[in-house]
Amino acid sequence: MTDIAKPVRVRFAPSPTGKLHIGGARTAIYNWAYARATGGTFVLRIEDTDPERSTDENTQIILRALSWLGLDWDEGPEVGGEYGPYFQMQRMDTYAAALERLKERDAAYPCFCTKEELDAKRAKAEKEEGGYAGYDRTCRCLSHEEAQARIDAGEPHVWRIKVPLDRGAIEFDDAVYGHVSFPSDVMDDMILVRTDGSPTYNFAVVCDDANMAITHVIRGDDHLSNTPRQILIYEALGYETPTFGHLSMILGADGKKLSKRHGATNVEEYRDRGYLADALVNFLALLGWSLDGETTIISRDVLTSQFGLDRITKKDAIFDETKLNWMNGVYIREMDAPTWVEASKKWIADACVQGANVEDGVVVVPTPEQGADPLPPAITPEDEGYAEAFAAALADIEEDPSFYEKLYPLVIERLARLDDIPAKLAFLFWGPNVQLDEKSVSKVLLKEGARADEALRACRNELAREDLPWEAEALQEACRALCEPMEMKPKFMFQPLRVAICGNQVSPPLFESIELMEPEDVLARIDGVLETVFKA
RNA sequence: GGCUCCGUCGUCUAGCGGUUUAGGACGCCGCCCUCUCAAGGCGGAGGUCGAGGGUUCGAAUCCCUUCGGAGCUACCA
Repeated sequence: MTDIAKPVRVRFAPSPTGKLHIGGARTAIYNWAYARATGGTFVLRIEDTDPERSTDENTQIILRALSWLGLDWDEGPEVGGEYGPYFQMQRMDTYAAALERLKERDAAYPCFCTKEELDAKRAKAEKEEGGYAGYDRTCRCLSHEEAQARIDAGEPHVWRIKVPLDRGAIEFDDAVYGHVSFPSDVMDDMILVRTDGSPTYNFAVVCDDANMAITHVIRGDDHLSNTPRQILIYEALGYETPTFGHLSMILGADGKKLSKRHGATNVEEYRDRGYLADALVNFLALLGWSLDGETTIISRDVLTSQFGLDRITKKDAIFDETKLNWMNGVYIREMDAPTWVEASKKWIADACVQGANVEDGVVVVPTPEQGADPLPPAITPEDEGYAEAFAAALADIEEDPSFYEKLYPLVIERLARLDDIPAKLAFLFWGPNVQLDEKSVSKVLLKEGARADEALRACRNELAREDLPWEAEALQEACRALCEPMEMKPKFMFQPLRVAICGNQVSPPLFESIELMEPEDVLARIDGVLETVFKA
């Protein structure tokens, strides 16, 4: 059943009719991981035979997405290989040759039935006979002479496979589903070559997989029903069939097939929303496959050495973003400071730009009831001037990342996604201004009996001391020392300070944040709050 | 309609006839830690294994039926 001797050759064959979908990404990961785990070859082939929907742009997007995921292919676009070309449109001669081979073997025949005739027959059968059983083989009965004469006369025709009449049930052992059997009487003489001479999907796939010596066809479950058809084509061609392995579908949260309705469905969107490739690969690998049922964090090394077809589930899986968010956080926390800055620079730059544009002094921000974004951006990518400011900030980060590495301990344990960064760090760049979250003002600063103004004044005095080292621990000790004499719990001392400086009752560690800011800015913010909120 | 496949906590899964009072992870709840939020530690709730029949001393695990879901049924891929 399994060829131990034959080196594994697997392929991922997307059609560039769209971007790289989450489901496609998982298929690619499984093929890639299987190739790596077995020491085999991972082939990438672009199935661009649908001229209506295929675009070069989509091809580029798919290649870029695969590269971003870190799924390197051994043969395919950009890297070449001895079984090329790897674009179906460039393999037309091979399909023509395959058709010749079929003719020689008397395994295919021309069909002159028009699309209209077929549609009519199908409609009639569905209405009157309770179901269409497939093409009725009208043209299969034509003599060779008559068929040839009509071809010579220029009559339009397609080429159909001549399914052996005595072919029994079509059975195969799927690497995932196990033994599968299809009755042969439901297999009609499907079209292999269209009127315009182009190959149909099933024909092209078989030709390519055979010609590229693919040993294991690992693909989506939506092809399970195509497999018996393709087996028939392999047999007609006289080629050995590969091992098939079908992957269950990935569904949206509502249990329906994943689509745009469910939000992000292509991998570039995940990259742009601050997900890490390692996390996405890990998560997707586990959507339908398990290492041992216990392990959830699986490194690439483990994946590419331990992955196997035997632990793939048959059950459809629902794509649950909350678990991906957790896993992404795990991977973010594994990064060291320089790596984090490098991976996060575009979001850090965004935080800088947003922060730098708060210039109105103390502002009380109206908070939506849900308390959504605590810090609405003062400037968005759509606004004028954003692009220039962003580019400048990015250049600054790249030129000297050392300052930005200091932001790392502030947020590294608080990020589920990299795009959470602007909301968490923009306040550091507000200069002397502070944008106050209304809810925080009412719950902390104006809370009954909180003595927030007292706390602010006391802390301000401490922070203004010339002899105080501007360093987190010293700052904290100075403010903490105020608690006892004032008979105030640290929480009541620090929370008002946090709101006054960070604008929100939730923020990164307070004194570590203050340390990174200019002393005069910090004092200015406190003064601003005292004046505005407490009308002092 | 026909053909094929699937069905274990809300979600991802382990389980392959007895070691299972069905294990782990996410999420949720509580406690601890604590300057907030996280992170971390500890604990908890949550599954009559889609349902109904068998087989067996014993079934989530084997058989049958049934219900639900998905895919295919194109000169799309």
